[in-house]
Amino acid sequence: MSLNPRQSTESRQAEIIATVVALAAERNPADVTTTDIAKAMNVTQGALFRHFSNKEAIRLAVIDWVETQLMTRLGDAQASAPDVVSGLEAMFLAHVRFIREFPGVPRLVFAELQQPDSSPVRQRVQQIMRRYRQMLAETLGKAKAAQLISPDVDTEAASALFLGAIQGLVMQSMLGGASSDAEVPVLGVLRLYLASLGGKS
Amino acid sequence: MSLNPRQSTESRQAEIIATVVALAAERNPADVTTTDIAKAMNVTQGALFRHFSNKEAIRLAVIDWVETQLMTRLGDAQASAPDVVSGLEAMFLAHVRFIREFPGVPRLVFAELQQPDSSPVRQRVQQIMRRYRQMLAETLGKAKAAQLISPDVDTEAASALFLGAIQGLVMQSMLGGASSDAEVPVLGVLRLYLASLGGKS
DNA sequence: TACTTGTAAGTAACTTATTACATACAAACG
DNA sequence: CGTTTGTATGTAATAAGTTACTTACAAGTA
Repeated sequence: MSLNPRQSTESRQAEIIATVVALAAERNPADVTTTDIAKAMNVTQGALFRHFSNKEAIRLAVIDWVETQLMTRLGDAQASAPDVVSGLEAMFLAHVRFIREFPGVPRLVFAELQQPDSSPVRQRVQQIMRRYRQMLAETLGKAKAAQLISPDVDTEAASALFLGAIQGLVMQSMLGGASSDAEVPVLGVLRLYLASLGGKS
Repeated sequence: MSLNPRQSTESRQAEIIATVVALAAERNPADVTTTDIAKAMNVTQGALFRHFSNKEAIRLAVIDWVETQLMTRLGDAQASAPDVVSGLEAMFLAHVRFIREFPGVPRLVFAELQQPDSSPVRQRVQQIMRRYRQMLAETLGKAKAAQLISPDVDTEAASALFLGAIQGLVMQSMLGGASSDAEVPVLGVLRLYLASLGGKS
């Protein structure tokens, strides 16, 4: 009856992570049960605990996957850009592309951010965001030094606004719901953001 | 033994709402049980159902409270501003003040946004956000007509960025956690946002 | 054979909601 | 004015359902 043959723990772990990310695209991640995951994999619920000791371990693995995915894409984007400001632009677009490809990701991140302060998974998310902001502040600093943006931008505020701009787009697409594919003004927001930095374009 | 005397349904409903908002400031709203609410009120769990038929009814009442609070404050802010752009500024600051006063509010909104599309509570939140964006787009249109901002701003994008800017600040304060009171660059972000509109000031 | 991956069934803990019963309180009445 | 009586508000207990995790056993694989 099992349409799903035996597999190694390694490949099952990857499958579990992918399944969680996929399910989070359409449902509240907090309401995704181990039974839901197992059912989506054509496996019994108990089987999951052969590959992860806890449900928390699953959530942690999912966040780890998100981190490597996001950081790789951001790094690549920045690396293949001619100058620092184009790098910012590329990072912005890479981030948007990532969450467009995996709409469950922002929902997962939100869900973990709601967790109590002490939660290891939440602390992991905090760490990722902190690094992201540092990366942005650094890049903005370089842009300022290279006189590509106005010398009096508050780099801390500009980092917050960068993430906020993406947040705003995410929220707008989340609000639209699964049905309506309302045009989300990605490029419009990006243009506005760059304008706020007072660069020359 | 009851330190809490009998009260009218009306006052109890208000108390329940306030308690949920307060609890959401420190815990995951999705994990706040009826027992938690009751315990915080010095009342037994079953008593809650004398005043609300469902837990969903409670959540709906909470969102209704958020709506009236937010809309009143935004309306007042805009009304008491000399010009349209100052109105935008005042709305921004009023929103920030509101969520600083009730840190549970954004968490509650996030939690409801994670709900399935069909959920009545989620639809309510969607409605509120839609109105908010319309209000913003309208104001931005007026500002453009009065030549207070650049004529070629994309008002839709500018609305999204307005909400995103606030979102970014919220996230930054959520990231800091309950402990660290890291300075959140509210004014810096507001200044950047206004700069993106290309106004003169 | 020895180990890994899977299943089926079970369990303990938790959550919403209901139910049977108690008590405060206001209005009606003698 | 004092008593009765109906209703709103409260409690304690519990029903019914869900969830994460465990265990005893089976079967594939090296």
